[in-house]
Amino acid sequence: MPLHTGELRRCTLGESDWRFADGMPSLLKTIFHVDMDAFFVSVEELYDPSLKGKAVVVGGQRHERGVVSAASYEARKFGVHSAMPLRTAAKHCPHAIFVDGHPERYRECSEKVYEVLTSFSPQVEMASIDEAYLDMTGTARLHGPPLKAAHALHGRMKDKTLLNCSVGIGSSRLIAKVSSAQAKPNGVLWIVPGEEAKFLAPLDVREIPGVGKVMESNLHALGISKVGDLARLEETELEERFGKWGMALAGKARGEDAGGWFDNAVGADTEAKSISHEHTYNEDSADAAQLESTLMRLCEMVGRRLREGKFHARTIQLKLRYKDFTTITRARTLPAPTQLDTEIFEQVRLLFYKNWKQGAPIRLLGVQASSFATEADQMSLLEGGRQQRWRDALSAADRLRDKFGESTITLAAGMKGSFRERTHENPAGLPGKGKTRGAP
DNA sequence: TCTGGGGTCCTAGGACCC
DNA sequence: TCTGGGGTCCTAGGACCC
Repeated sequence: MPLHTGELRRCTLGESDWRFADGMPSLLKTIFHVDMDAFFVSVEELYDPSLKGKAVVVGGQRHERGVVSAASYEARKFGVHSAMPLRTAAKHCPHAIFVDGHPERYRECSEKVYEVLTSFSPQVEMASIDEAYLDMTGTARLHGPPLKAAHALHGRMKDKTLLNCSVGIGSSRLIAKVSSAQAKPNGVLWIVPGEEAKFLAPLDVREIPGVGKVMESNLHALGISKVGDLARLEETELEERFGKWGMALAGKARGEDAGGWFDNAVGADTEAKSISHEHTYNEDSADAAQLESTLMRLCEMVGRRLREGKFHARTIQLKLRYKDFTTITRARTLPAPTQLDTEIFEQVRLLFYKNWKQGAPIRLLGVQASSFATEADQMSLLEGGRQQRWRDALSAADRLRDKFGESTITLAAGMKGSFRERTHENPAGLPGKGKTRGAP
């Protein structure tokens, strides 16, 4: 029964490795999913070892608007989990230590993680700041059978980064991902080829990536709560009920990378499709001057990243969230793509005044750029001298910001109120823990 | 429970064109 | 001046992920 051969502390090598004795099956597709344990918390512990072993919540202070980015295992015992409002976390676990997030620290550690991973396989894909897929197919000669390779990786990770990770091994990304979750914390788990369905069957449908709250309750309504129930259902019925998604779901219940991103080859890098920034006020605001200056700042951040990535965006989107949490987005597509703060702001300002219920207190503002044109598309467009001068001025400003920090330079329109915002509200922007496609 | 920030993908409807 | 169908682009919203 070589199913749970994996967990680090009670793993015995060999007993499940018999399949590789003759060298044949090394051609079987072998995917590793490496997931760092309580990543943000562990990184904070490196900087402040006194946090070790305590209930720690990363994401902001106990009274702040915001949610938990990461919780230590100690805090999780009290029901604290990521995405939980900070204030709720404080109620569940009053003795927890609340820590602000430090995106730069996480990025830096993530780069070290990436280095360790690339020393094991050339095909590494960072799926987010703290997890990655490795294609380990055909590496048996170099690294030995999967479990041995995984343990070596786990050890080197600890050596080089001082961080714990968990490794899931399977014949598909899906299986690897689900198995790393089961291996946590600090474990290794290999799902032997052929055992996929058996492994998945007893798990909650919620364990399948892509099944969230809504899909879960839809499935519950049909009397389906375990992956095994799902696998027994007719594929056609799933398709009727849930469309294209249902088809994929049927495949996933069998452990296949059915459709969508999961189907891509590991390491096939994907270009960014949108860039956005948003800000939630600690207290709702209906002050037009303050709102406008926030928008200006957001436009500057978006513009800056467009220039950094050499993107030109055609579609600009504004996001408004009112006090009661109702949220609208309003977009406009330009005739010609841009990467200029001023042009972005012009659109955003128009959209804002056209759609803001004047005087209504606002909780969140956001600016997004999408529909990217390539540099080549851009070259073919005639470039006026005016645009060129703006471009020069902005890249000079970008360089200054690099040197002296984000707050040194602001376009005139963004000045008023922005000082106040930066000191009092300090957007403690929690790190992009989202899909940072393409490795560091 | 009083709900962040940064992303991706999907759906659905309307405009417009052939 | 009644009317089919397909393709593409755009917009808005929502589910989901970390």
